[in-house]
Amino acid sequence: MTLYEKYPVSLSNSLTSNKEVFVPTNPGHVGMYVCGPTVYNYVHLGNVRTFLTFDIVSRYFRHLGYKVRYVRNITDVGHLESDADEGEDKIAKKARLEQLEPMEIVQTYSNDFHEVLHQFNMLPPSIEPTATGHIVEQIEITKKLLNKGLAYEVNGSVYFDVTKYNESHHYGILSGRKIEELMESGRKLDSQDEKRNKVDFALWKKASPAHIMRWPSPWGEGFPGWHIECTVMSTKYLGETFDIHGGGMDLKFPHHECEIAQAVGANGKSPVKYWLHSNMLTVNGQKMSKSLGNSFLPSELFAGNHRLLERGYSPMTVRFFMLQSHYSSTLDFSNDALNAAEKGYKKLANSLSVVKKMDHTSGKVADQALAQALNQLVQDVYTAMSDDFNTAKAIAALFEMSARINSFKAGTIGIESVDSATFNRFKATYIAMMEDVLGLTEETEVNNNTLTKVMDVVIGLRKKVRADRNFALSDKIRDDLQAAGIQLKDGKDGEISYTIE
RNA sequence: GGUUCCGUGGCCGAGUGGCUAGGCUGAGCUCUGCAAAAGCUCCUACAGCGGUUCGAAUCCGCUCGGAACCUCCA
Repeated sequence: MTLYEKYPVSLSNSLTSNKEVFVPTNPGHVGMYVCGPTVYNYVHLGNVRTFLTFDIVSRYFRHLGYKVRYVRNITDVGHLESDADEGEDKIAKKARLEQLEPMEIVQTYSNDFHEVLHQFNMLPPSIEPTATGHIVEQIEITKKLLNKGLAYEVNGSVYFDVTKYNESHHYGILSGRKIEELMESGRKLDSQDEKRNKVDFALWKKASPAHIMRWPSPWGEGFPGWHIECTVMSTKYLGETFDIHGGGMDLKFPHHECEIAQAVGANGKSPVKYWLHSNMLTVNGQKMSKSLGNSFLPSELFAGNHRLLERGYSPMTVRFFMLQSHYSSTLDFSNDALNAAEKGYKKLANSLSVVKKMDHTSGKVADQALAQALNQLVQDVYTAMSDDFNTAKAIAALFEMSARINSFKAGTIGIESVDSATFNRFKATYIAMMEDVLGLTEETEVNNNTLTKVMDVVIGLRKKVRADRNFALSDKIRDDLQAAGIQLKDGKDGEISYTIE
């Protein structure tokens, strides 16, 4: 029996607003597409939360034994500044402002994006396609939609005809919108507009003479619309219907709604079985966003040099902080919450290093209640993760496991009083959940061989001093090391361990 | 204005009909030469009002408060 059979995953499907049991299209395989960044600026912490959500999803599916193909794109052209007809491409605009090649902009912010995600210990996707690498496919699907009468060309631009589409399908199926209401609210169509209806959106835009990103097409030189690249790249690598499509809540409308319309229009079938949306990171109850000016750059958070921060916090602290809430809830960002997260993370990380060094010893005292409790915790942590990736609940179980690990170490409860299978399963689960699934590794691990040896010498000397009951000197050694960021811990058994801040 | 979501103990944050979530803070105890770490114990909440029910934080209604989307955003 595989792990995924033992702990079947259920997830909140935005398309149906229900929690559903996950049934993959191809048994044993998961195909997941996540909307990546538009690389025209530095990635901020709110963005990070979304990618972290799907990092967990892909990690957990893999841990359960699925083969996962995780596709996350990079949008490097075609994202308009606004839906208005005169809308400008974000990357082209930034390139013009900074007097750089658009591809220099793309490279700079792609590099930043990768570096930041790596700092947070996120695993790379299986495929990371770019919009500019799929211009041909985008032109092809646009032609297909024109042929089907679901798009129209005006002055070298092509628009998706939402009204026409809505005659035979439901535009708004994902976001719960009605086309009549969309037609009434918001910006009015003015005489400058090429669009037939305000709800229509661009599949291909004619490049103005000043526009620097341009490709030839049957409609003249231009560039693709924003929504079409995701439709093309997701279906190219995952098929016309695939398992999971993820992204931030704010992409639900219009981006994901448009993706559905394009895919259904072109291929005649619903592209995605399960839509997953992660919620927003907030600051003082308000959404973190660039336009509101309340966003944090990860580098500012690590260094603590942001006006709203009292000090810096490590990547693992932040990762843990985010995982303590459920991805579908908003999460509020504050110094107090980060302080609490830092302590909590250290507690779990400490138990991780402890349990790794722990081995089962056989004995005769059988404690059925304890064995049952340990098995229950193992089950709790899986049940929590399989329940819509409830990392908060899983972490609660890990804290209880952590308490058991510390009790084993302290000798309050004896390892030998449970059977080795139970202990080993318990140990393996704690390590796997921490490292493989939640991606919470030990930050203070000493990778420096020389330092390790030096510490062994210092500890050896201090043991001697303590044995001689020269506590003034032994305290000085400990205090001085602490000032240098190394915390010594004198164990009950005379052994001395240390952690590095 | 339309659509949707939320309001949980000092703080953060799970939980959707009956069973102590968990973390942080605070108080006390144990262990330790003293610390640190760790263990144990205590602080038992669900915005307000009404309803359904044997039983509601959880379902329904109303009121108050907050947020998101309907322009660009993960």
